Amino acid sequence: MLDKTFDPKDTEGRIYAQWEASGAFKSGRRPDAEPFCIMIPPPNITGRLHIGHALNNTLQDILVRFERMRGKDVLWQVGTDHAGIATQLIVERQLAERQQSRVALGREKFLEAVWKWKDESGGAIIQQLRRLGASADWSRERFTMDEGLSRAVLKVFVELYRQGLIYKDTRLVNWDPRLQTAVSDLEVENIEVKGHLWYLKYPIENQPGRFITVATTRPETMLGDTAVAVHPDDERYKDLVGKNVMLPLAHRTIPIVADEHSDPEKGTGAVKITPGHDFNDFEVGRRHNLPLINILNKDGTLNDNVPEAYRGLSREEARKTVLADLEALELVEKIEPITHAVPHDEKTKTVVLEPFMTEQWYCNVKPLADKALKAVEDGRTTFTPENWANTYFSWLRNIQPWCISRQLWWGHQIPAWYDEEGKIYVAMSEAEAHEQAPGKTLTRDTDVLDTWFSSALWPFSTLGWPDETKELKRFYPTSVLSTAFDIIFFWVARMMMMGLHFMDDVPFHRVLIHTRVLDEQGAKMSKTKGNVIDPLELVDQFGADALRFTLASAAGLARDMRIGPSRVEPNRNFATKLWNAARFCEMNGCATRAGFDPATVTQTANKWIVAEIAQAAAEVTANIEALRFNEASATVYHFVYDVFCDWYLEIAKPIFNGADENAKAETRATAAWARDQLLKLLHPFMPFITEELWARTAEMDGAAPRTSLLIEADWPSAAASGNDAARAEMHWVIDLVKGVRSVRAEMNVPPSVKIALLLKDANDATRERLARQKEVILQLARLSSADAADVLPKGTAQFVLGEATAGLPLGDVIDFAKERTRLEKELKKAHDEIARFDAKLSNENFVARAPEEVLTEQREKRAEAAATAARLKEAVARLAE
RNA sequence: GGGCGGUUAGCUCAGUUGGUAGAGCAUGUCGUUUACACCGAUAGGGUCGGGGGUUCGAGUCCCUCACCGCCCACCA
Repeated sequence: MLDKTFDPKDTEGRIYAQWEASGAFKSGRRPDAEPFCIMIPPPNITGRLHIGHALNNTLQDILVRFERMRGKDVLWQVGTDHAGIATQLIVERQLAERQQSRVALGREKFLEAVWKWKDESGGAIIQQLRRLGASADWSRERFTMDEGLSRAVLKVFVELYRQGLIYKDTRLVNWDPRLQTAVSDLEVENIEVKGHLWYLKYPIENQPGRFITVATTRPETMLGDTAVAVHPDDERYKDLVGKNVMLPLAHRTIPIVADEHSDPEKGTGAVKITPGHDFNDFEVGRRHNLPLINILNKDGTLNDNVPEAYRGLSREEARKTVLADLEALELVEKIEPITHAVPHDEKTKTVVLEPFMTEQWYCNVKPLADKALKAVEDGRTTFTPENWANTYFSWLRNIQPWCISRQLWWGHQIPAWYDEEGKIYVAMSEAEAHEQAPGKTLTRDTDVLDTWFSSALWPFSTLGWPDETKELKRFYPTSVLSTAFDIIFFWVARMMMMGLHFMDDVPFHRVLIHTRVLDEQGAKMSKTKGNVIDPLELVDQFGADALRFTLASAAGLARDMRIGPSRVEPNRNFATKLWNAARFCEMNGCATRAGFDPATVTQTANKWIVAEIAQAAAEVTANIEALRFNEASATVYHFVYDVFCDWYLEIAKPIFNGADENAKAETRATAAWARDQLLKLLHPFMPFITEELWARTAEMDGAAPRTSLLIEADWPSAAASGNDAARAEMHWVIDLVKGVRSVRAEMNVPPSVKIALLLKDANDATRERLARQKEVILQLARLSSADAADVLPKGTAQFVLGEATAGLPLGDVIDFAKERTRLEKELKKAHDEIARFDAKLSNENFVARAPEEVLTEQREKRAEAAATAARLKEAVARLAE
């Protein structure tokens, strides 16, 4: 006998172990089946499971379990990311606690320490995923720095280098002075801060008493100024162009140049140019051949290119000192308080980044981006929701060279060697580099690659590339990629580029961009705010199933979701409801009957539930396929409560109590069958409780205990059961019961009694009332007079009253109105299409340039559209009869 | 500056090709009958942000305004 409630704590661990032991998660077990593959976004080894992971992995697991039950050969590829900066920071911090440092330790020892840390505590998140029920193929777990993936990274780097797409360049990068490494544009977080705009007066050379005023938010950079720019059309400064100013403090003479970059509307219209420390100024400097002065050391202090008084000062100190000195010279005209965005590091958001002149490795991603754009434009990869394709497009269309080198130690070391003259040799190994440079002494580049470089290869490197493994052949391109919007640039776009370049095909057919998870008040979760919700606490409190179901049902396409205990609790209650429905079945001896054929049932209620199951299966299937998880879960939820519990089981009560033994036996078998189908439909969402019920109901049924696991069961068929008449009849009864308001007093009883009233035991008075209600409802369906206007949906009245439809049943008339509108819409679409093709074909430019086959194709399409239009027109006419 | 999203019941949100507005929670009332108080029945509560348009019919499509949020860019 089942307990009154399900206890997740006691069962989840046991069931998960059973699944793992059974090998159910393993891919490749159905060589003849259609493959289905999802690549997990590899969590950082430094990570702990947060609610966003919980959401993303729940959605992936739903898909994976669903497709597995549908019979596909499923691979959910897992693994972790080495997370260069984050990991290096953690280990450095640990070293600091023991009074050690990375630099003192040296590269080799430090890396040993990192690997040690990784082995000891780097896999926590993978264990946490198991608690959610994630059914990934753990036997294939990979790590971005394991041997195989590292080989893929080397190969990609070497090939891109040989194709001229990877190169070294000296230009401004975003520099993190604390970590002393370059970071890519994407890793810059612009934060609005309160600051000041200082107006500095620069004296004009040979014109004592005359100044040109420039405005700046970073006065300390004036020490690196090499020009002042004004707009060529700016009348105020026209006579100054070509003259020089005396740069204060630095005691240098710098020119005044005319450049479009200068905006007369902004500041004073004159702008100081610091090519060494500003991206725009760098361009201006290039245009005017200005010298570039780097005034910073790698740690952000001022270097020897500034006057002695400022050398060694931090940026903050330098700003104060420079301003004080300028004040003393009365060269500060005014100070305005402003709020402006300042670039910060994305990890801690505490370090101000500096544009800094260094030599770095770059990847020219432009040619790769073009292919990635085309693949989405062509629909070879689609986004859900579609809007995100725009985000993807806009970034790729304006893509900049990707700075791929990082001055860190933890990561894939760049496979480039230098000889004494500094000549570069890029090779798969040191030995190979030596072959290229016989007899030379080679030293390896000390930099490592951006972490996202290896992530970009994930969809094929995890499958064994560059080897041509059977997994690569079978599972690439993968089916669905699920992720949050914030890594479309970092990851999705780069996987597209690398996949298309090296595999000559998209890495995945569909991209699911899910919403973000907020706390119960709708605030973004953050450690500093202390409102972070630990998904595992919710699992402890309500069970993994309840959390999963909550996440799935909140996974709409647009709005951010809010999650917290008050949202999860109702779904724990839902699990209990399901549990008790099964308990009810048990109490009434509903046993799964071997060979039960739902098509053979005879009782109206049983025929009805068979039809409803098919309907629910169809809806759940369609919704999961369309990645509408909220709809899919709502369908099952509604089915369990409103169809199965409230009506079917209630209707079953009088049958179980009655004397008709045949009906009883059939209903027991049907109830057990329906319950089993329900468990299957719900399994992707709530795997634990359904698996447990699957096992427990087999036990209690006594006959032929099930040996199979639910996870391996077949997905319910959505095929129509042919019981539509029974379905309609039951709907009629249900609507009637719901609709009988006038007998509310008598009807304020459970559905079982209502049904009994309707079907059997009603007293005469009630029967009479019910009969009257029935009559009213039946009459409604025959309305054809002016009364219709009051009762009918607005607008349909016209059709009802029109001569063509007079006297026809209401339902038919509404159907007619719907059908006509649909056809007219389609007709309009067809006409629009014709117009489009006509416009195109009459465009001289197009006709002149397009090759003949394109023209033919357009003409054919035009003819097709015209044919469709004609067909629709005829359909409309036919309908009117 | 460019783009995207949101605005629906007291609260949090669904609402897939336009067809008589839904759920959970909260609230009121009644109830404990073969599962379920982590329960059941039932009720109240919405001019779907404002305005305009298309349509027989608009939460849904178009235009416009307002407010909120996010992304990108700029940031003298």
